[in-house]
Amino acid sequence: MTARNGRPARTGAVGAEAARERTPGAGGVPGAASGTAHDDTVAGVVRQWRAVHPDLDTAPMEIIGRINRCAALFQQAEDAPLRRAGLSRPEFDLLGALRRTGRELTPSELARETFSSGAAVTKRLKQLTERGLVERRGDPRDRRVAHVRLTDAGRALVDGVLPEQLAYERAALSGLDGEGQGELAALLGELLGRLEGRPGALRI
Amino acid sequence: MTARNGRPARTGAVGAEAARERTPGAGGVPGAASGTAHDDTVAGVVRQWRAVHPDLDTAPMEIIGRINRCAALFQQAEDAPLRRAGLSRPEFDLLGALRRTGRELTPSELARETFSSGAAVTKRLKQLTERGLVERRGDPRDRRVAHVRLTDAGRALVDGVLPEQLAYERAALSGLDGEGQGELAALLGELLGRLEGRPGALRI
DNA sequence: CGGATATGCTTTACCAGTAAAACACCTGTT
DNA sequence: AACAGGTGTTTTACTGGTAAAGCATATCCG
Repeated sequence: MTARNGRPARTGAVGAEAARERTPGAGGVPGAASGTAHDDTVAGVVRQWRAVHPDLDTAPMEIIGRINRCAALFQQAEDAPLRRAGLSRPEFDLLGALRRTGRELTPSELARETFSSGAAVTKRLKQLTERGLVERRGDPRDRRVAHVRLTDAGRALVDGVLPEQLAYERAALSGLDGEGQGELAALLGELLGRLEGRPGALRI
Repeated sequence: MTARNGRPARTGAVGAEAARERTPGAGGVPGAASGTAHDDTVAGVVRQWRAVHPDLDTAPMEIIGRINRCAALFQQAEDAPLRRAGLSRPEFDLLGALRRTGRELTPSELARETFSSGAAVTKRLKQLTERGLVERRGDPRDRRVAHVRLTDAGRALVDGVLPEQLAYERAALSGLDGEGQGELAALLGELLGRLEGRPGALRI
């Protein structure tokens, strides 16, 4: 990750990951009917930090660590259906941007839509073009710019993969009931809205 | 990201990113005193997908897209204090694992703790050793294994950076009030607990 | 004991991303 | 018209990750 784009590259929390050995069925109270049946790894990491630095307020880790860890697990899961379609996630992001906007996009627009660097978009476009999933067209007015669009094959690929992706995501979220999902979406939306609303807010 | 570790590499949601041009102060209802004052990019992306695929249930994107996007923004922010200390996030993760466990760890334990591949740990250890932040010691019983520990300098570095990290995180979360933060942490904890509790749940 | 197999770690070959420079083209100014 | 400077895209050099192969060592079992 650079200053230029906003992509998560690591799972880190605040260095906050513990992959405690899962010994399924051993050691835990067999979960009650409802409630917090399982313990997550982040809780363990935070506990460790608190033991070593009892004076520090570790509350932010409980959120940021979990967000990072969730993102990691989701992405791992989502990779599967994509790989089957022969796509990496960045490639799918690019195709998806074209599909959902429903129009041609220039490389720089694609970079903005996918939060990637221009150079990365260039590379991906090269491959996707070779595979016949996108096409490029020059701009007659301004010969610097290119216009990229999905081919029929590219469009079909996206439309084929998308429902699968969503099914995976739904399955991944099924640990939360409908109400919990709604609350979570709302809270994240509020947080994200404020983060994005003040572009400088994070750079301090 | 591979099957081997669980690190988020992209921001993707379901290819769900829109970097709508921020035209601050234009177009939006000037936010009411409280509530969802800002709109986030994920909402826009989901709207685009719904317009193109009205039949698809896009609800999962609202959560997963936001989790990914938040992770991206947080990590971007957290990179700053680390870079000042001359560390990358994976390096800090490794040092942090040693610090918070408070004991020597083997390379494979470090790989598990930081969700990285063994090869990546080897590389990082090489650099951190050269910089004098960690030390290695062979195991007399089993000469295959190494034991890694923080040097005084490494420990001091972690302890110096950690409060800064936490301050950044606290600032980043300040868009949410205390209650919201608590709820968010709880919801994420529940989701994450279930995701991690059933190792196969995500692979389907 | 001694070979087969497993384990811990490192090496190798490679790939995708980045930052910065390079390139090509446009636009405003004089 | 000519040039300075800006913008859109690609290229270059490099970095850090991965998968898979490669050692060295331990362990199992006849």
